Amino acid sequence: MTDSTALRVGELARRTGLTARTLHHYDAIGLLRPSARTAAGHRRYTAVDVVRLQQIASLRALGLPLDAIAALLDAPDADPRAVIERHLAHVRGSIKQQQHLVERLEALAAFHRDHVAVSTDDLLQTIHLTTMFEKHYTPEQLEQLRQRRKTVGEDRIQQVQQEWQALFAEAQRHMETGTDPAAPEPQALAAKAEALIGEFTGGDTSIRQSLNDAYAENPGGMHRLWGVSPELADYYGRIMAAYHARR
Amino acid sequence: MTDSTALRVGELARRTGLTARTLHHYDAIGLLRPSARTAAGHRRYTAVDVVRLQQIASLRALGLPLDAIAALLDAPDADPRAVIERHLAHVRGSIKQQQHLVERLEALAAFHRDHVAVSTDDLLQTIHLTTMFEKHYTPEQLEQLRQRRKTVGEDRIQQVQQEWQALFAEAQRHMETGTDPAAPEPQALAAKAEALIGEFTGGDTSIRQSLNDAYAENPGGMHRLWGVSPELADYYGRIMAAYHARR
DNA sequence: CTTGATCCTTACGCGGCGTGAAGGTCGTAC
DNA sequence: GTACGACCTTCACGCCGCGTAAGGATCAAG
Repeated sequence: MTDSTALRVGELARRTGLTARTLHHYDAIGLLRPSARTAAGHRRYTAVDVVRLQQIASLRALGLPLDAIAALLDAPDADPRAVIERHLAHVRGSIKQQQHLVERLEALAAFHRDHVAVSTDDLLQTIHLTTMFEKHYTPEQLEQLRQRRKTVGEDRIQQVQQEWQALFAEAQRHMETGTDPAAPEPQALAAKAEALIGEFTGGDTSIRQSLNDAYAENPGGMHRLWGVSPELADYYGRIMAAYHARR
Repeated sequence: MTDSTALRVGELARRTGLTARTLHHYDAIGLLRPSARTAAGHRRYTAVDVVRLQQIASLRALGLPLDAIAALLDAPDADPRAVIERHLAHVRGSIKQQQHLVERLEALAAFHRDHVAVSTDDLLQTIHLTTMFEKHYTPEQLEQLRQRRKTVGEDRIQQVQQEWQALFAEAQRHMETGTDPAAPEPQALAAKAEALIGEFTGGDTSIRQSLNDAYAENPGGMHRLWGVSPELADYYGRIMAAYHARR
């Protein structure tokens, strides 16, 4: 006869969409202790408890940790604004990290979509290279590259990939026929390659420099990823060397 | 004399920037077991182990769970593309949830920045109301409101808040002087209020309807949040009723 | 042989519960 | 009174990726 409207765990759980286990947990950590119990120890939740539980659920829906909720509800002089702002900053930070992750994952996925053979080794190679990139580029340069990707558009990027493939295919033919890398036809390829690189770097010489550094540190690695044989990579290198020597 | 270049945990940890505990853990779960041990049981990591650890670290940097990494590295026929895509989808989903959270938190923060008294009770009231809003509006309507907020701009929203405050202040004066809600001056306020609401809804009648529903379900709640007394809320209601009855 | 640095295993802690296991209690029907 | 099914209780391990001791053994150099 204490309170005929008192609820038992199961009922309260059903009404709030939580589970009895959750209510047990809240009880255990002192976040929500039922204001009464039967003689045998069964929890009886009164109207006061229900209100508090709804408050808890509201704050939980904002992603607040249970101890922060307890602090808010049990210390009436606490500043909810500060709590919200802190939590907001926290979530924003978490989002930024994950967005960075998404960018890396997207780069990987995009790269491998154009690739034929995709073994786990290839994946690891690609990761290694992108890590190299991030090591050689400053944050500002990386941001600039992101902007540039947006401006040129995803379609054009796809197109450029294929142009590189075509370029290497043609270089392969020249190599097989024994054409001098300094001959006019390979040199035309060099000009095309430079144009593609220029489009990628947006004409930024510091980015161009970092790109060269990344290549230098990882001899042949890039080419292996593009499906280019070491011989062709070497031949390509001589084409470019002749091109730059001549300028 | 097994391998003079073999590394001990501490050394390997330093080189990779991990901790010895992490390596212990990887050993315990079978992700990276050192290929040798001393007679007394000290772990000796060989070059092979170092390579594998770098691979593990690369994949961890993508946020992959340890069991997925183990599956990738130990099953050479696994499809890395699928793994990446799945993980990408997972991270994207997580970001979306958090962005939703951020929106709610921002709405709360923005609301409370304009408020004077910010008790925890006020916060809970606001949460309750925004929850109500989300219940009454369809996802499309909510998206529409988000777009609208962007188009009108944050500054204008601030301005509108103040206009509402001014509007209620003037209504208060009329109420205190006993002016008839249907008199020309209060009715001018009604027109102004309708204009503000129209700006908020962007002229969408379904949004207008949902707004009314939310108000109806939560009698007085909104006004309490705006710092409006129940009497003034009632007076305001009669102004608007007269305004709509006349049209 | 001693010493200091490094290593070993074992085990609890974190956050927010899920998922049992083993057994008591509630309310209603007979 | 008692039988029954639905409900309740506490206890305790599991998850994920380690951090952080505790208590003792071993390594490499002098």
